[in-house]
Amino acid sequence: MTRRHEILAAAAEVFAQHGFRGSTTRRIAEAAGVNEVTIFRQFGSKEALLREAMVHMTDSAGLVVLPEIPSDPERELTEWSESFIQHLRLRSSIIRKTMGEIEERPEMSECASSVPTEASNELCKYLVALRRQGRTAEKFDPKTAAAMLMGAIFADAMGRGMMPDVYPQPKDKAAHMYTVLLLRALGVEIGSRRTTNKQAKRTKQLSA
Amino acid sequence: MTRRHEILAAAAEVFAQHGFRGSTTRRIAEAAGVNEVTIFRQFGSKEALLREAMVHMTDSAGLVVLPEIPSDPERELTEWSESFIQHLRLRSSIIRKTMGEIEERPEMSECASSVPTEASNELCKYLVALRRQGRTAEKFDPKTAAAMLMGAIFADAMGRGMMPDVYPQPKDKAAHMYTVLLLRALGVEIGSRRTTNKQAKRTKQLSA
DNA sequence: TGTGTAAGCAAGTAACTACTTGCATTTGGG
DNA sequence: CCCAAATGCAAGTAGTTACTTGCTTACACA
Repeated sequence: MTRRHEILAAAAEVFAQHGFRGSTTRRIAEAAGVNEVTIFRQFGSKEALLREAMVHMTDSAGLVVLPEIPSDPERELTEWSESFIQHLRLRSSIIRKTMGEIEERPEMSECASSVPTEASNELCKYLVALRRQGRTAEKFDPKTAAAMLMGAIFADAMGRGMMPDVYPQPKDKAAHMYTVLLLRALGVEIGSRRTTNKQAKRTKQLSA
Repeated sequence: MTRRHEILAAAAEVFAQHGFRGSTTRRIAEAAGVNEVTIFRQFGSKEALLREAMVHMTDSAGLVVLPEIPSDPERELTEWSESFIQHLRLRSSIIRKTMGEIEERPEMSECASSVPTEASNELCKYLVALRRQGRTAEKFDPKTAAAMLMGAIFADAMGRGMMPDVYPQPKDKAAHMYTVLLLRALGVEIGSRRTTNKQAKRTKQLSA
């Protein structure tokens, strides 16, 4: 049991550094402090091991959840964006590797796309709720708006390290800045806030 | 001469499909219709070949240039965004592979980051010019605004294929939609246009 | 105390890797 | 026509890869 998890963790780490082809069973065994043959007895093959490691990985996402009823969009969305960018930054290596191997190992990449897909739906729902509250001044397609914010965050998490000229802002302000830009694009008043009471009323009123 | 270019093209193609480790000299030779040994006599080593192929690649960027003096921001920026997203889509495989190998082969990845860096500067300059014309209603950091648009476009180009749920909009509308969102975020009036005469006056007036 | 299961160790296999060597063939310019 | 450079072909080298086998050791549980 413990051995299995040690090996899985080591496999994920080695994969993040070297990708599939670079993840030799020797390296994984060494990283796990385990004899190479144990890997084959436990998992059968390198591919099975790495597949299980990937699944095991995506289980532990743990994103901040957005409230069903928006109250303070700037604060709530910023917190969400920050948890999202942090999530991506912590996994940037493994994400890059996985993306690089979509063509060759699509099954492995598939399970990696579940996190952003769910995140997109969550964000989308929130934006629609904001619009229902009548707090967005402009017409917009929520999927596109969500894709824009998430895309900006994603690219920042992937590219900041290798292109400092493109990302001169401080690392810990970026998520907030993208969030503010998006809110402005939707015509949401920044800094505004709404009590749950008013929210309830407004929601009722609109749905009527 | 011709042989060299054939081999370079084949190398780029194979690299886009299989990455560095997967680009065996045999595969490249086969793809180029050339004997394997020719590769070594021409380039010395696999690494030298692939490095030269990468440099040769990044030469042919060919992005649309933005006008020094903005006139019709929606049109001009949309055209630019579309040429940028098309550029990324055409090279999505090779970009993913390159990104996946930053840690192991940083020199090769470096040359790939020159295109987005220059694009960011170009876009940034345009946004600053827009602001100087007094056509942006909101305060904004041009680098962050540029990063947001480019990030959204980048993520779209990389992820649309594998996450259709996140990108339900038609492929050929995406660039325009992101562009419009950004212009709104900056408070630029959409659909507005300005004659070169007025521009000149306004620019003078502001710089005074 | 016995027993089964998981682990380690040493060695080996067949395939693939980058790269080399020696020699025959083509090709293009003087 | 001649020569030199470029290319092809066949074979080989040394290293690495995933994976296997046979045997020994440690440990948990009954």
